[in-house]
Amino acid sequence: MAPTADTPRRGRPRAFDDEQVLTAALEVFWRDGYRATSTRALERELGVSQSSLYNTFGSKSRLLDRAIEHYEARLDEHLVGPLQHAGGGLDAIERFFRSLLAWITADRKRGCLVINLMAEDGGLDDDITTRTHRYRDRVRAALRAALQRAADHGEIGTEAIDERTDLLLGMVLGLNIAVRGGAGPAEVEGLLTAIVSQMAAWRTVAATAG
Amino acid sequence: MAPTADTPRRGRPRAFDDEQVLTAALEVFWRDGYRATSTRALERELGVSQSSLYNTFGSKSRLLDRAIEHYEARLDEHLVGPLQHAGGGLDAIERFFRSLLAWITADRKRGCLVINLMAEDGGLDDDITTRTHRYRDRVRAALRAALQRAADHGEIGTEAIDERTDLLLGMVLGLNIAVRGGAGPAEVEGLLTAIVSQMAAWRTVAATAG
DNA sequence: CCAATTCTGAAGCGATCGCTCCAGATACAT
DNA sequence: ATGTATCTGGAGCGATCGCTTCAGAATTGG
Repeated sequence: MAPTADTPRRGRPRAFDDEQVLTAALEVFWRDGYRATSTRALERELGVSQSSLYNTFGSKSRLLDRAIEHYEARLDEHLVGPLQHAGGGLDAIERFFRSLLAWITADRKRGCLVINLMAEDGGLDDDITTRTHRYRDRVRAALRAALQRAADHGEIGTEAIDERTDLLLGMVLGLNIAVRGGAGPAEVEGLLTAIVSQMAAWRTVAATAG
Repeated sequence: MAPTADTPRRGRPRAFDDEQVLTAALEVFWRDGYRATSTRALERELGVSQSSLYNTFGSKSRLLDRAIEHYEARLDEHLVGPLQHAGGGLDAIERFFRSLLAWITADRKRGCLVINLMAEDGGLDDDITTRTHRYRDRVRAALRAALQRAADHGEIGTEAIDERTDLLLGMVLGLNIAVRGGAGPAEVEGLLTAIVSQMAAWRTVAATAG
């Protein structure tokens, strides 16, 4: 928990904070992509020499792996967590998609780091691939839970929850690639509207008010 | 039209057929990705030396640009063309998605070349980006036309065609990234089912039989 | 035959890649 | 202080990148 003074180590101490460097690294990987980010660019942007990076993290791909942990934590806090645990049915899903849109367009075309990694061609470590799969499953589970709550509250019928979950998941991926592919704000808004109005059509006629 | 003997040129003739090489190049770009394909790999796989490639096509990115022409032609023939011009409403869209799925999974995880390019990080020529945008618009137009036909035939209502178009377009992109991201057959099937069953829900109660 | 023209293979350009090596700097334990 | 352990900056490793250069091969026109 305490950031320093775990067990006093011998030898020269590190001149940087590991976690801080990981956060900075994730920003670079996120903005520029994993393969397109060189270890020299990391050295420059993190202010940590390559030898220190390799001494600390071992390899570029292990650095990414550690950085993703931080990314997932932030994602859980801002997007997936609220969808999963904060209650709400269709409204929670709509809020999720609006937050997602803001998330992936905050820096121009940055998208979602994990989904971007899914799209990167081969050459990714198995550990990374495992991570991307796990994350996709976590989003799916959160979407499904929200749909289930919506059904429990009578907002929607109970008959097609799995199909609708997959539809929403597909749109999460589609939104990301649209943004990465350089779609303009109008086009991205169109995709969001498509999701929202489709969800509205899912509502049962006699929805409970409370 | 005739492959040879257009205007008799002076000097040593080319030892390969341009169009044939472009077709082979597109396969490599498609399978391995644009950035991950080196000019030496092209030399090896196409059986044409780098100097000849550069003498003929100018640069790696112009080679890609020419290769995409061939790709789009095949795409139009097998996927977009039928959707756009062959008639049919929801059934045509469903056929389109099933063909798309076969298309992007025929070679493991290959996806769609154009959508893959959308997902590749920066460094793409403006010409290429323009192409990917044009293609996305063409798919959208074809999807919209099919939905319009479905509405004309009374299959679906006329009220939400644009939103539904965007929903389908988003799922085209989502399907692609799911496949590229290493989704298994079951997961990909799930996405397809999600689309098909959602389209079924669009049908008006009193759909005309013919 | 002899220019003139075009294409090809191989070698090589400078730049960059992920990563390593190592001497010097800096800490702790004794 | 001394020894031991760790970290740091810089130089450098071999490999690869997109692309160019160039001498010879292959063709046509005269």
